Amino acid sequence: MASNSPTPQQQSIIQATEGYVRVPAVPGSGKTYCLTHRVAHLIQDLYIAPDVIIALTFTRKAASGMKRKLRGLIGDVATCFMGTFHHYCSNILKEEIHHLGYPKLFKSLRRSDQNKFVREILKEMNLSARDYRERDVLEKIREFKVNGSYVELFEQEPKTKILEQSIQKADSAHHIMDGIIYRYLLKEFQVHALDYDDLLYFTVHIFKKYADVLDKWQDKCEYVLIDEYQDVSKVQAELADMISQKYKNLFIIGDDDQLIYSWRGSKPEYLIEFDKKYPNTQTYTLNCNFRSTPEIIKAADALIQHNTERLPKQMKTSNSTGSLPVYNCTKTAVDEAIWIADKIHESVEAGCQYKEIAILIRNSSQASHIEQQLRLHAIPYKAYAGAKFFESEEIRTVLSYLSMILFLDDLSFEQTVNMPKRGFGKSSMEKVKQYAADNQLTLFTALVTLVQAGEIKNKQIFEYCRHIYAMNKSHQGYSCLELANIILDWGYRETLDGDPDQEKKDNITALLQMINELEKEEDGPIPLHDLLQFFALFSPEDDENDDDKVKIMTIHTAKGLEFDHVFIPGMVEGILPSGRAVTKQAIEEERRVCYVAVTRAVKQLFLSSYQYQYEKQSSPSMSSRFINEMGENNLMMLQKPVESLAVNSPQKPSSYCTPQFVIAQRVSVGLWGEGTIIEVDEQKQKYKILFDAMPNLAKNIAFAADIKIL
DNA sequence: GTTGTGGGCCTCGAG
DNA sequence: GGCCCACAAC
Ligand SMILES: [Mg+2]
Repeated sequence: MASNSPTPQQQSIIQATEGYVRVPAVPGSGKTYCLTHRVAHLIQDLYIAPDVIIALTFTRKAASGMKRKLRGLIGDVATCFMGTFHHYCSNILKEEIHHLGYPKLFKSLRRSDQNKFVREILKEMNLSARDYRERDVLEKIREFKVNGSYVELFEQEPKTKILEQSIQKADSAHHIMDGIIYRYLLKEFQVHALDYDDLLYFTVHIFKKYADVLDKWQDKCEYVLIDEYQDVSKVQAELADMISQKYKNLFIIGDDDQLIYSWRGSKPEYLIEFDKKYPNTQTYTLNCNFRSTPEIIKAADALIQHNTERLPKQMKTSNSTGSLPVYNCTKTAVDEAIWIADKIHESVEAGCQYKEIAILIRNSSQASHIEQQLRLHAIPYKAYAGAKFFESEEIRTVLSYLSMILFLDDLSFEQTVNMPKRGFGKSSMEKVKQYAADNQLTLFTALVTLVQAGEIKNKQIFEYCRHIYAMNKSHQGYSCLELANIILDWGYRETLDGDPDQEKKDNITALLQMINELEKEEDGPIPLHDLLQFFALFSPEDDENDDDKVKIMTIHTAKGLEFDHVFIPGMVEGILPSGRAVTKQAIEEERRVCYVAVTRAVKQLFLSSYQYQYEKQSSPSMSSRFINEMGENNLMMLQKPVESLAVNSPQKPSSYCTPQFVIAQRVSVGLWGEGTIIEVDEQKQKYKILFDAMPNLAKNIAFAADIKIL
């Protein structure tokens, strides 16, 4: 796809700058190429001011890639916005959030902060984390926020009254989940913190309520372009609609077969019914894949044909033939990683560079054992998945300290007060919390009061208070790098030095270096708030560097990228497709995930699975159904996939199982006889089965039951 | 009262 | 392989 001159069809797309334009396009057909060339065309040929061009996408990596491509086209001159929806909203809110009575400096919650909130709430409500898993609770909160009307709750006077009433109401009605949700909102409000969803919903809310604000931002949106549009959610589609209403130049490009974010609200209809919403829409299609060999395209196409909910399309290519995608099934997961390492060595010996090779995984947890083998085989690699830099304890601690001296908020307080250990444990924390609640104080103010009153005599805690208080008053006088170093000198650096884990020290060094580079780029100190905002929205790994290293990343992150050689390990039922995918729709999404992975490959594709993930696994893992669906004739099969359904293996003693059956499957259960599965409830560990003998009443059958497939 | 540790439990994806 | 909890040791 590196071709420098566009095809006639691409050329028309690049030049159709006015009005609503939609481009459904197959993988590798030059979507981002068209988008960036359009921007270049607007700036260079039509003399449009860059700052009225807004280019949006969904992942940081895609945004960073888009920027890099544009820079390659027109150099560094453009100041047009290119970034994620969240980044864009964050920029807007910086200027507009005061309309909601929030301070200009609001706190951005990362995923780990959200988890912390949920954990605290569960503790406050005496709920066990087993019954309410963080993920599930956050999912409920996401659902609660989905129509956006909750933002009004934050506007009511007197502040927090409505939320407190809602909590009481939920509690007395025993609506536990509502109680959790309103407590979460209250916690957010108390520290003026916005989570990722809030960034979107607050922006839309302000635009709806304040016509003049919307008008002001619409002026800066003469041309709006959105890449990977199949991934928009309702609120994102709404936002795109609002900002482009004045100039009505909205360009969207996407592929419904690559919709892999439905779990955060994407729906195909925003792409498919775009022309119904905007009747003047001009639609262009891109059907030619310039990326992959015909062999890869054939396997990908065979796979995606198994989806029923999709726009029919014909993917073509004029690329010259290559070799068949390879499939291998090894004995263990370790053998699989060794095989991959061997193949990488072969590819490199044949002239391929490490950086042109990618290993694409379904979930981050697959990374570690592959990394281990790559290390053993002396293969340079960069892992973009796995242990996340910003989720690590040491980075969280330093950032919490920075947040603490700026906001003095409860969340940062709890993450810093006993880090390093200051002899301030559970019961001390309880005491402070109780005092804070009784006197309507923040935790930090409560602690300071108790220390001053002599109720708490801990010397180290006294020092903590003194440091935090002093720095809160004087942080403007320091650069962020200086602040970070000052904070580390309050004892945490010593703790880390005593820790044998070198990685922690390396992470801290990397963080300091990042801060240093940011301040160098800006030619001087940047405000602490901007730094925290930046770290909430970006990661050092977003930007591609040119190191010659094999890349390990999730398939979701790899979307929009391409690599000469692609490995997809873990082609196993339970991983790809994920064991959580039970409905037909969920399986179709897994198939699209697989399709995205396969279509990243330019020259060679290596698929693999294993029979046993652990040595003592009782029955072999089944190979992914997607291998069969790609077609045996379209693959070079080094090994036969494992196909036997492992249902006759002894039940695991563990009480928690993944479902072994899917909706509509015909089964037989002991005395009940034959029936059809009509519902799978993984949470409650049961199927609803409609038995032929009693066709009007479905029975609830536990996962652990002896169920035979028919 | 606080800190250290061993066993049990669970693991998707991104901003 | 990471996190939380219960329990033992300082
Ligand atoms: Mg693209």
